[in-house]
Amino acid sequence: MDASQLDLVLAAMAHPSRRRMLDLVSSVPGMSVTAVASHFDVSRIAVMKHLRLLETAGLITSRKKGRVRHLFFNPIPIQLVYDRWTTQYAGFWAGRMADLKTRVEGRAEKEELKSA
Amino acid sequence: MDASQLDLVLAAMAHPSRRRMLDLVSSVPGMSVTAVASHFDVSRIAVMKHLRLLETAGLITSRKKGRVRHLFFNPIPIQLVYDRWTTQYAGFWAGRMADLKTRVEGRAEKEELKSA
DNA sequence: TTGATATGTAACCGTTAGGTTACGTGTTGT
DNA sequence: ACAACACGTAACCTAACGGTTACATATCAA
Repeated sequence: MDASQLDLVLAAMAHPSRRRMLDLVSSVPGMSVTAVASHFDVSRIAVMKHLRLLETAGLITSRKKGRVRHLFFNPIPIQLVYDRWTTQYAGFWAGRMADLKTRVEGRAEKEELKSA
Repeated sequence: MDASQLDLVLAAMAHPSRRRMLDLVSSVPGMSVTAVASHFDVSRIAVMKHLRLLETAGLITSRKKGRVRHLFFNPIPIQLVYDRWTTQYAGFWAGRMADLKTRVEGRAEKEELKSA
């Protein structure tokens, strides 16, 4: 996944309505656009635009059957984002954990000395 | 972390320049605003705005010492996002993994039968 | 066949994101 | 003292976001 794809995925997730839509579609695979729209206060057109963004980001796929577009959740981009973050900040996590551990242990030692 | 905080963090991460800024600040703790800006083509003002967003999202903190603002990376929000996503989609991951495992195992069995 | 249904397109509108330049304020080094 | 420096604020611009209404198209069901 390149940077621009990462942008798309993160931007798509950065909207509460779109996260709710992901929840809906992942819990009811094959859900229609209208069915999704029925859970929101905004117009169906607005919902369609959100869904288009989600599909562009690769977070949902869709197949049209007759007059109904069936929606499916695709978790792969999220997993890729996870991998990226964890590897990118792995060193920092480790370092920070180590620092924290050291400090906590240091304080614990002081406390022990004080009480001794 | 509430939904609006999640919005802030995801939106802040959804820009390649801001991700690069996080990389910079995490690799050089205490870095100044000007030092960060020197790594980008856009104006210092634009960089300041990005940094303000990052700070609002809680991804960086800053302390001013004299005329210099020192920046520090804060990984906590990222961990919270991570936790939220993993728990929210945990069931789905498990199900999908199981599906994949079943299919892979099914194909493996077929392959074994074929070669047998 | 024909009316209801599901989706899609087009045009528009207000707000915000992301950028600029100009200028102001406080701090530091010589 | 004062020039250079680091940061901050203000005003402005353009494009994209998120929403609307109106209309068009295609499919299903009675």
